[in-house]
Amino acid sequence: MTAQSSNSQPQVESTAGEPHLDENHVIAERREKLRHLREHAQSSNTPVFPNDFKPEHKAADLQARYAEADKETLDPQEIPAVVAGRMMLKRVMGKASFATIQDSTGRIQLYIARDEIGEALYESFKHWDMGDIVGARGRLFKTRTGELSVHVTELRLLTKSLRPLPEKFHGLQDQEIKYRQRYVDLITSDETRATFRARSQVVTAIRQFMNQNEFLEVETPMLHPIPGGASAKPFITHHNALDMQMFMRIAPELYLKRLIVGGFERVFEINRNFRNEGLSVRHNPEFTMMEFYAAYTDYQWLMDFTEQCIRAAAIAAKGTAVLSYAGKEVDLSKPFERLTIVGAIQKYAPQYSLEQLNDAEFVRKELLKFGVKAFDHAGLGALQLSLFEETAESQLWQPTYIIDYPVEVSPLARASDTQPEITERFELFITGREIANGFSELNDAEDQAARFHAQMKAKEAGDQEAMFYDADFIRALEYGMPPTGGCGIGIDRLVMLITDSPSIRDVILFPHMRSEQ
RNA sequence: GGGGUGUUAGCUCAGCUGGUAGAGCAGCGGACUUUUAAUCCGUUUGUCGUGGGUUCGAUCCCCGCACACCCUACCA
Repeated sequence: MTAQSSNSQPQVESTAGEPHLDENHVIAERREKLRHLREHAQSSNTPVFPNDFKPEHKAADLQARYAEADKETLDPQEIPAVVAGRMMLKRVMGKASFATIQDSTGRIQLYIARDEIGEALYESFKHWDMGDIVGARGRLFKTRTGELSVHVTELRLLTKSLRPLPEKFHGLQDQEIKYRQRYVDLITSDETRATFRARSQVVTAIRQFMNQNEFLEVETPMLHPIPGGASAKPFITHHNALDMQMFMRIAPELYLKRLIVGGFERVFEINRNFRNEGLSVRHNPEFTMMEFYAAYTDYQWLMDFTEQCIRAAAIAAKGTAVLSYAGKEVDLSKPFERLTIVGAIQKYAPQYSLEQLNDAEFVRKELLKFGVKAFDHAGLGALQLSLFEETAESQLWQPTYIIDYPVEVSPLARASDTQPEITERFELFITGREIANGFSELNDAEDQAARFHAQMKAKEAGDQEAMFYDADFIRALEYGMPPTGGCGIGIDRLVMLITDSPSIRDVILFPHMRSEQ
């Protein structure tokens, strides 16, 4: 969109010297058609890619209003319709044709009679291709078989498509192309479009829920001088002008808590985090988190609140909080179960006695059976957590809060007032996957400084994901942060659950892929 | 990172433990004024992912590589 655009016809040589990814004879044929269109446009001084046709109706609206009407009552009314969209189906006969166009809302059929639009245009239309963008003006009617259609009186080719669409019946089957060329997937798959609409509805519902509860939406840095707020490997980058190393954020937590110090009391952020780790059906290097912090609340309040938020999101996108995932029911409508780490092991791996679970050496040996070698510095709580992950986590199909995480793996969480070795922290699991993580925040600056020091020791001992010491964050806490609850919800995973998607790539428009070739 | 499976026409897919490939759709030409994945007649199109090896001969057997998907590991 430069200032150069005008009414003059640009001189475009069809294919000369331009790099094309994958030319083939079908594309060559369409380029040839486009060349003819350019010639014709030039001689008639009209644009090849016109932008003066303005549709006035959407397919879905027309279907909703008139699809049920009788032919006898609808046809005589000659209701005008002006529509535009991509031609998805085309059935040409000698003197009349049908074409189905698709717009952002759905599909509608066009009836194109030679005697109505003229012989020259009809001949031209015969050579238009599936995938071309067309505009049509006409009157609504019902065909013999009762399909709502537009009897076309004016037909325009608005955009010539050079690449063929996938086979019209089977659609796009190649998973790789669905991810790499999402635009093709969106053109051809109702299901894909529905998934991303649902994603948008989920995010909108969450935002509304937060606003209704008087949270302030904020944006904090994505480029961090010190990566913090989570245990993860960061992407490292470099700022040239400042000549300094920077890190893509792994979590917004420490900045959001600075805002609580600043007095906002209720803040949230929906944005991307970046973690330099492996890919899987549950992991993309950049993923979306909603983190929120509320002063004068604790983890018990957070669990109630998070539950309501997720329920509201499901209802907004699906109309119900009783979902189906991978063929099994997931019920978000009832209160979520709450279990301690040890309680969950006892429930899902009852072969262990409480005595065994409280024996650090036993648990450490047991973990070896699962191929897990715990750090030497790991305490009982961390060992129990590892055993939980090996035995119970994947079985938490219905929504379950796991509570009371050990202090040593929760360096930002407030310790229990009665049991100093555990924190007021929870993680939410649904369909065996972690969906959310929250806790009463640690607001004792000196304790936080000590926890950071312990993390630095762990880092020196070989724990690559241990946290860095963030001196400014400590300084902020030293001004005093009110008692606060904070939680992060993995939006991608929540959308996977709500849209019944097996892979995180199905809910990210442009998932990370290796370079082509 | 480790393991498994896959890659054949533009698309969707066949292809017999080895003899250099087929169908449907799309395209092109023709017929057809109410079709529904329109139909009917004719017809074009392939470095069989890529590089080696075995063989008289490889889409097919063996090895490497690329990419994808699934499982697994780290994590959310």
